[in-house]
Amino acid sequence: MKPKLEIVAGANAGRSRSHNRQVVLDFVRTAGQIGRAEIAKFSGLSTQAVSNIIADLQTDGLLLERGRLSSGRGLPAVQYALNPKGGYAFGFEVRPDALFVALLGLDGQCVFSRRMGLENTSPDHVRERIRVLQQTALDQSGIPANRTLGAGVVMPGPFGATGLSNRGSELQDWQDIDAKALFEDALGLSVHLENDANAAAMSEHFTGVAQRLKAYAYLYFGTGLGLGLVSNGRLMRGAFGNAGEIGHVMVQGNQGPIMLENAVSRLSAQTHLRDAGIHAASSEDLEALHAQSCPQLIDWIRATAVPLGNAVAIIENLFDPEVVILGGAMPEPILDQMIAVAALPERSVANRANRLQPRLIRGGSGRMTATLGAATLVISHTFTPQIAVQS
Amino acid sequence: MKPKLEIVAGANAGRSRSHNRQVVLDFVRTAGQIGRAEIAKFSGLSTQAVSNIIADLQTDGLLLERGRLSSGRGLPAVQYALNPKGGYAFGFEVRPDALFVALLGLDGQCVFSRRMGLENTSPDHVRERIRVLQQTALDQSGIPANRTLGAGVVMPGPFGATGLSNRGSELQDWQDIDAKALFEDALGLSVHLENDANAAAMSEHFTGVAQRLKAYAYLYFGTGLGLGLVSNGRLMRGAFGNAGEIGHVMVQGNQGPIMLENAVSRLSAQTHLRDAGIHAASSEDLEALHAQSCPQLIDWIRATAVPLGNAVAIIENLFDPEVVILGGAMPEPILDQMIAVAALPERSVANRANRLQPRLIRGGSGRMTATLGAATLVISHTFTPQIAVQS
DNA sequence: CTTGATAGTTCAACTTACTTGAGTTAATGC
DNA sequence: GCATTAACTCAAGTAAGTTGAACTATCAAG
Repeated sequence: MKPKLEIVAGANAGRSRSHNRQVVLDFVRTAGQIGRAEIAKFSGLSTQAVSNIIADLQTDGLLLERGRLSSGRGLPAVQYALNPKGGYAFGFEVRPDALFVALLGLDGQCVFSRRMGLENTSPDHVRERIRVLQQTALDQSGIPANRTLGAGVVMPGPFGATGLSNRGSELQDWQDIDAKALFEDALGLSVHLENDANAAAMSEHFTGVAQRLKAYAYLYFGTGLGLGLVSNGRLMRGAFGNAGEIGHVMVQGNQGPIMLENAVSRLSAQTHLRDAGIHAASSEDLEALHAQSCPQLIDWIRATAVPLGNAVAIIENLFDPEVVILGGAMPEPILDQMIAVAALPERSVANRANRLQPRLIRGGSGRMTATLGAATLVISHTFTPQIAVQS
Repeated sequence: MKPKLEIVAGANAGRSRSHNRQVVLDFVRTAGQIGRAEIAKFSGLSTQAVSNIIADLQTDGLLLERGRLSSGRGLPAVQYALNPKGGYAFGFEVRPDALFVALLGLDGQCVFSRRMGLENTSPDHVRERIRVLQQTALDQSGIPANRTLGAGVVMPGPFGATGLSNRGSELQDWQDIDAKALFEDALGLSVHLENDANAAAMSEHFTGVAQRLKAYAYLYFGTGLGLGLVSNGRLMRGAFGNAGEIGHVMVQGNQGPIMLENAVSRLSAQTHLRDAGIHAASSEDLEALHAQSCPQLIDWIRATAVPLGNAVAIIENLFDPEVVILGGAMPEPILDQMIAVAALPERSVANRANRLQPRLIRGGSGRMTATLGAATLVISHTFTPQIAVQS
């Protein structure tokens, strides 16, 4: 199997315009509110060009005028902001037992979300349920279908044939299926397929703690433990889309080497508790146990300190991120305590004196991270300027 | 310290043209020889546009006509190829004891190279010697200065303040210096500054074993052990340009955890040999020892099998490269044997059944890899299409 | 309270570089 | 041979950017 190489297309008037629209949108998004002259200055376009593009975007309903902002001398600049209702992005997450949906406005705010149980994860069943869920979301939110920009779909990786296929965590029956095509057909939208960790990582880039970061890593608690790597606003997927399989990396644990996932993951916590006779099937169970300071849970958290710290050091030395973010399907108080006790090795490129923030922080998107992240992929796509890159 | 974010500029006529020139050049480079219609088809430009651009590139001396190639019916397409003499790229490598230069044609072929001893690594001395070396290269090769496109300069990282600063391997007196500006001033050329591993990685992308790879990793034997990560033809530098500090990662060795650099690096080999009373200061020494099957050297190579294999697995699981390349300042027979004995763990995303090539291979650029790679950075820059990305 | 400086915005003319479509050239194959 | 095919060129057309002058609204100095 050969990975498809990215091909960069040539620029012509139409593609330039589309690129410039995205450039402008991206400036508005990052600034929150901004005037035309400022966009022109930063983008290297003339004010006239920016004016024309903004007029376009306004008639398309993507931008809103926000009055003039006076700052010193001169004509106060008319401010523009994203119209949250200018477009909506669907996010779907397929888990072994359930399907999740989130509908996000252009500003990244969630306007609708829901869970729907799955009887099985066969492609046919998932396909049928996802259509129902899409229709429900549109009906309940009252958003017209033609305002949806696309859909992101999150499924547990790794995709394709890998040396990890015997892990049993990925979905069955999907090995030989073109999932992207299936979902595009079912939803009638362009689809971005991604694994949970990557989606979660992008979610932090647009609405979370990673908004102005150049490069960061996201450690995601899902079925196992995943890693999303973002550099310059782009996901690092690797050659076959399976980058970030950190759960299977061997790290130094408390008693010798251990597979990271066996020390730091929800399953490892649940196994540890079960060995002590404590049942904790759901996140709610775990959160409750933590709230009552369950000693076995505290033990487990303490036991993650060394392997987690070593994993973070590996990530830091290999990718030099500004920060490593912890998040996913693990209650926030537990994540916070893991961060507090993590034994971060001193020997790391990240252990610099002039740091502006901690090396390890918690993500801000909560429990729906991956679903929200799926939708964020769509938003990212509409905001990321690029002269058409085909693959 | 905050990393500078990439800012994507808007497209206008001029920038579109320059982008398209690079698109065309890149197609010619990857194809070796190609006709206009084919470029048009792949780039999404009209044949007319491609024709105009090619005419431009030809008058600029970057392209050469190569006659018509008949393939089936129709007018045989005029073929174009890069003009190796169309432009030259300087590559410099600053090592603690010496300075290296390489001058590469557009096709990546080396037309001149030389070593020059350094008395010390003070910025003033390096600055003076690099000018001398530049002039020597121009004089001896007979290439006019105005045909040089730029210079790549390789220095041992990591750059800036990191948690690794006590390693002692980086150059002294350079901590507070804007090396890029210094070299640009000294050479009168635009300069790309990079660490050795990254430069070596790019070298394989243009002239070596990684020419059509989407993502790969390069394990570089230099002062220590470095890692260059390339994805879609772009280097992953991390937030502060220090990605790839794999030498300091703890891996499982033969007797418990060990810092990778202490098991797999030239220094570790030399230390191992010295403990046995064998002196091996240079690569030539090592190569000679290997040629005579020195048992202690063989021992050392065998001892790298486990830690190297584990390091490769970490890279594979985190980055999902098509292949991991081994190269740098280590004799090729030794690299080959290390590859042969490496204990690659089965548990890796890279251990897929349908692999087209081994997981671990040797780089093809030989001993000057980093210097050649430095020059390659310039070539990469002239071939990589991008609507101006400022930072 | 006027007036000059400053900065954002618009208008209209201009420019660049790509596209389009008709026409030309040089192969193949029946 | 002659129709077919494909690459290529020419000339006209078009989209989208730039440029520079004019206009507007605010601040600050006198």
